[in-house]
Amino acid sequence: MQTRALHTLVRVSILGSFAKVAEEMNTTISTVSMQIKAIEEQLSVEIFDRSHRPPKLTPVGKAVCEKAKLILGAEKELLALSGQENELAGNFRIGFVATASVRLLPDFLKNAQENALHASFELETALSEVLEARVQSGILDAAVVTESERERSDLEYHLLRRERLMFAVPKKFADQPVEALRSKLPFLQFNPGSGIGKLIQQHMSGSSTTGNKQDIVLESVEAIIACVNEGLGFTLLSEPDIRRYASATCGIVPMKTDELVRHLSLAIPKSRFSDGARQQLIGLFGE
Amino acid sequence: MQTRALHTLVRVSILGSFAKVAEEMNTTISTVSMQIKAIEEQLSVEIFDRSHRPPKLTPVGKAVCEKAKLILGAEKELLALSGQENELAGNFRIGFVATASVRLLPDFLKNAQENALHASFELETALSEVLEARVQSGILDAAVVTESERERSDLEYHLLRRERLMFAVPKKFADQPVEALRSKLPFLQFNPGSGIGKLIQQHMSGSSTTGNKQDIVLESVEAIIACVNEGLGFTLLSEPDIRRYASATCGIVPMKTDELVRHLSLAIPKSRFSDGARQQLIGLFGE
DNA sequence: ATACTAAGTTCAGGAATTTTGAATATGCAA
DNA sequence: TTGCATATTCAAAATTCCTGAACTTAGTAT
Repeated sequence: MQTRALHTLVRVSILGSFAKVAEEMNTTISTVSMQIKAIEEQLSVEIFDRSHRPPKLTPVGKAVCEKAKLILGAEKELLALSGQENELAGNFRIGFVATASVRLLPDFLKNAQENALHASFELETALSEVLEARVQSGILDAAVVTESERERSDLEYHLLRRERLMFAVPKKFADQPVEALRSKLPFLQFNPGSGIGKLIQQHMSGSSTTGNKQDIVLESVEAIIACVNEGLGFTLLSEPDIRRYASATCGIVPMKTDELVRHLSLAIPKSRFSDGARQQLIGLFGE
Repeated sequence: MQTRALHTLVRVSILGSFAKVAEEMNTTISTVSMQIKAIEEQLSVEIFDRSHRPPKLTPVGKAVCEKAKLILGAEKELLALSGQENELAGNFRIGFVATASVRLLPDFLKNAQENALHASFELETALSEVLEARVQSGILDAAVVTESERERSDLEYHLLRRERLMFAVPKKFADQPVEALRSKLPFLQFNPGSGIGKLIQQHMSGSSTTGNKQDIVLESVEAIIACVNEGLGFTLLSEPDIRRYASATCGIVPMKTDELVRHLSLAIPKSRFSDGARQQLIGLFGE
């Protein structure tokens, strides 16, 4: 019997969804489904009632989960005997993509002080691509980056935040369809060399005809929103970034059609950390 | 983490030898070694001190075993929730090779009465080959047979007894080398159509020149030993069989060179029983 | 109702792990 | 020291596990 599958089961019983667990464990829904099915077959027991969505635990399923927790608890004790450092200890260099540092860094440092007593951190900020290269070369131990579609290299990505991209437009234009704005207002584009900048550019070039107003490229989220606040243009940025700086004169318009989402993830080299340490590090980024 | 490996570890800690555990679990020493190594690597801990033979548990190793027992205990509770019958229940047809039935059957029935309350048994005896065929065809649920080198078919074999073959010779010839006897006494050969008979024949034809006395074939162990008791010939049979019938006039001579051993095993179809039931059934054959 | 969407299942292949048998090494005992 | 039983190593074979794509289904919006 595989304790990994039991762990999956317990997480599903807590999060209530295969999909969330798959994401949490950096694997696919398919795998989660297979693992659960394997347990059900080994025990010849129906753990989930599939006639509901999300699947609900059967009474036996609940009992199985309870026993599984006991096993996992015992396993944890066993792992605690491990000779290797299973706790975050020592000095670590962590990179933050610039656009995330403002919001994530303070909480991270606070959590680190409270929950990682044996670890100290050196921090730096740069573009996602640069950070990833530095993690790969071993200069950094880990980095918070905007995940993109390109090669996932040899790094492991652990999702920290999922941020929806939204339009910030001056209040007086807020009721117009954003497609129409392109011809009336300059589009304020965040640095297209950055990870999120690429996401934005990709969307704007795909969904609109080129505007006749002159677009402006800026490297500061704060500056961009300040411009929107003043009615000088509109922009597309991640929701938390917009809300941080938006004044009363700034309207926030969610995207209609395809949800464009920015994934902020912690990138680490495969097997750079022990399971316990990795878990602890990810925990420092809060929920 | 694989509970199978933990189980292996715990058994090794109890039996004190990789080899014994490999046999008990119907697998190879190599597998046992690999499983233990895997645990040691996962924990980065040295569980056994290899500078001793048999390997002795280190202090950490002892601690690991204790935790492993907790995990296995919890796992057992989980398995107990199983929907399937995990206990021997119902009616079973068991075959016994004739030469083993005298000694094994009484104890088996006693154990069954005490430890398999929900099971009843129908028994039959025949030659090993016949029994194996009947197990394969589903007429029998299991059979105690003399294991031979030939095709292991689709059956699973669980070793029950390891019996050494010895010579039984009249006392007055007991101090002579057995090789010399062949020319002075008839050899009393047990039915060469049976599993053990083949083992015996194989050995006798290989190690001695053909005797000038007339050899005798009998189908009864008891009759053969009775003849030896009377000084009418000598024989080669399994130690417990000889001791059962030998009188004071019968000498028992162990084999010098290669240990010829008879393996009495329980043959069952693969996956005919659940793990628990199989375990229980094997247990009914005593130590 | 109908169609849509998000969530789970199934399946086949590919990746990773485990098992095995043969060859090799090592401790213990004579 | 040899002999022997036992354990380790190694590479191939068997097995298990994971993945991505296609498919199904429950809940929801139209």
